[in-house]
Amino acid sequence: MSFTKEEIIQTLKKRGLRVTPQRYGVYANLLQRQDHPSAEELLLDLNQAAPTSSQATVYSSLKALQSAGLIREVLLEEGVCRYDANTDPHHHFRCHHCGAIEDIAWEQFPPVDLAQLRPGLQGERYEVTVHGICEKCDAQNP
Amino acid sequence: MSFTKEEIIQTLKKRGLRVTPQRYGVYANLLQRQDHPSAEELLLDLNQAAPTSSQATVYSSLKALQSAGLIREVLLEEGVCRYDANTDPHHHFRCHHCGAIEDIAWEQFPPVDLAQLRPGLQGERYEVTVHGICEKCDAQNP
DNA sequence: CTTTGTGCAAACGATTTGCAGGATG
DNA sequence: CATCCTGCAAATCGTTTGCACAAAG
Repeated sequence: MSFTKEEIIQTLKKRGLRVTPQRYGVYANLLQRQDHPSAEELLLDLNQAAPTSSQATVYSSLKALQSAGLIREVLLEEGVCRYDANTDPHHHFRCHHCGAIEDIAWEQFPPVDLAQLRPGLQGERYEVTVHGICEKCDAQNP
Repeated sequence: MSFTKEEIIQTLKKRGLRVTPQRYGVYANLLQRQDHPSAEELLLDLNQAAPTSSQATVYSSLKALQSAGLIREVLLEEGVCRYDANTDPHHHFRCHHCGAIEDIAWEQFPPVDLAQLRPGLQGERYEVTVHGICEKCDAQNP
């Protein structure tokens, strides 16, 4: 799951995106993270050492990367939109105590037959969302 | 799926909620709807004939009903939170064209074994979200 | 050099909050 | 009659937008 600077740049170009330091930063950051940061968390991380990107630019980079199919939104809690550079199908686990999100391998769960839906509905993709407690919060629990 | 006025009132009281016209209205409305309205859609519907409830009250009623376990949030799209008076476990289908949401019976899909999660994660509940096209949008499609 | 991206600040839509008056149990 | 709810308007949060300048190809 490690990418060279050059690989990332080529990926961006291949999708027709101009390569700017900010856009590169957003995508590279997302690629090397295993959590699913919100736009604000990303912004904080990117500007941690030195300011590299403005709020508006992070949002627009995320939109550009998303319409290019390089990242996707993850909706697991109210109010915030999180982002995921893993575009392969997979499921999600969310700790309802600390909010941590973790990927679950696609093969982990039995496949769902979308042809079983009631006539009229055409299912195209699906995902399983598991809600529970992660080890960290489980340990702290009263 | 039909409830008498008295039943609804008793349910509210049983959960320790005071019965006010506004709160009753929100819950009764949700119970008789099959879609999953947002707070704003609910507000519009409630005030359609005559003004019965303010924006702030609808939001606070929803919060009260939710913490009483009578309704639940449904998160399927960015930006809005929808509400569901069906608290039994079930899955969701969402048409990515018109945004319509429909319940899918729990038995429709093979059960997921939450014990299979990686050690450390304690799954408590899960649901399947299917994205696709509904019949109405399928017919209109080019 | 043409097109697209950036940064700022103001605008926005959904939800929340503070508070005074009103209704519930 | 003590407690909790309602309505209003202002406040807040995440996200979007308009626009002048800067950078990418």
